[in-house]
Amino acid sequence: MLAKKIADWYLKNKRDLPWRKTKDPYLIWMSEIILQQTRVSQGLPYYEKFVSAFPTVADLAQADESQVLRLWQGLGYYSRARNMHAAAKMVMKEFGGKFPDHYEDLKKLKGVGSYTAAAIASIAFGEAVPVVDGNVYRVLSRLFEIDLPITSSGAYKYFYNIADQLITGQNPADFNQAFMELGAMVCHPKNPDCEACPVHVECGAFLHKTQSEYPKKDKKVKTKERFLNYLVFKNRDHIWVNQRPSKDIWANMFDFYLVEKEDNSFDLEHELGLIFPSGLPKFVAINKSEKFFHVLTHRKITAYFWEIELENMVILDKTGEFIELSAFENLPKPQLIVNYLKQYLSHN
DNA sequence: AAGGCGGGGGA
DNA sequence: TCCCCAGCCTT
Repeated sequence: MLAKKIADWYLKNKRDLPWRKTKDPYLIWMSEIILQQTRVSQGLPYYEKFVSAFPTVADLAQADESQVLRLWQGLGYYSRARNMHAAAKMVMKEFGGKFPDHYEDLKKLKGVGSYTAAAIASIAFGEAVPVVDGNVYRVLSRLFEIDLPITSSGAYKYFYNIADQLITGQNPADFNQAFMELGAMVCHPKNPDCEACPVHVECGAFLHKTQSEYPKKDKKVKTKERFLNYLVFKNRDHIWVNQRPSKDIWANMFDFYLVEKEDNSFDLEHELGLIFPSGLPKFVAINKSEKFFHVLTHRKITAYFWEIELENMVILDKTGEFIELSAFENLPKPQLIVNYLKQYLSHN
């Protein structure tokens, strides 16, 4: 039987991962949030950091959001961190400190959608609800040569129903993790290792050599360009920082005085004239950085940094403030800012 | 239903 | 250069 073959393969070949050594729903939840849209190798060190910093959901609930974001720094999709923090507070207030123990309640938590609720319910509590993630889409679409694009609106329900049939009679925790592990370790997006696959005999795509055609997709991502110009106002060991808005990219994280343009038309003298209409302050030095390219899934960002050393701290007509460099280090920053700091300010 | 949201690694 | 990763939320 298909599902049993995959589950048996899993029990023999599964990776030794820390969240597989616990039944604590809090730790399993944390691992699942960290691993959303993220490879295990990238998420693993963050899991270790978070477990160490916040051993219980109560610890996480009591933290400051900036502290959570700072630990998450570099991992991306920062709404996961903010939602995880909010969900920890929900567990304390709305669930009396006891982690929800079934699919429907789990799904009420911020940042916990269909996939994550199913993962926690099955892995921590043995609930027989199938997970449908990128791995499951890929494995099932190849096994059964499913032409329905996984990007279509009905895809989730369609694949869910197939997985739901297969999970019957299986150990839900092992079944779900087996499909994901198979997708991650064998049934790769490109060049799947079909010889190592326990079910290649039953696989339609293997039989017809159509692996590369699955899963089908019908949407193409369009990339937008953004042009960021940062004025890094400094005064000795103080630096001017700004907390970003809660809606845009890098929500609630910290950066510098930002002037965004529709194109690369930024002119420093012109902007300084706008910022200081009643006369420019005294500059000690102005240093322009190299051009930074920061590529994200849907964005191509071009950025310049002008480090402006001031003779005195000045009042800027914008939210933000001068803080000590040592305090700046502890604030959560976008990777673009981190990259800039590595190359420039750290040498001062 | 579609768009927005990060960053990195592999081919 | 492109793909895509243990997806979710907002509009």
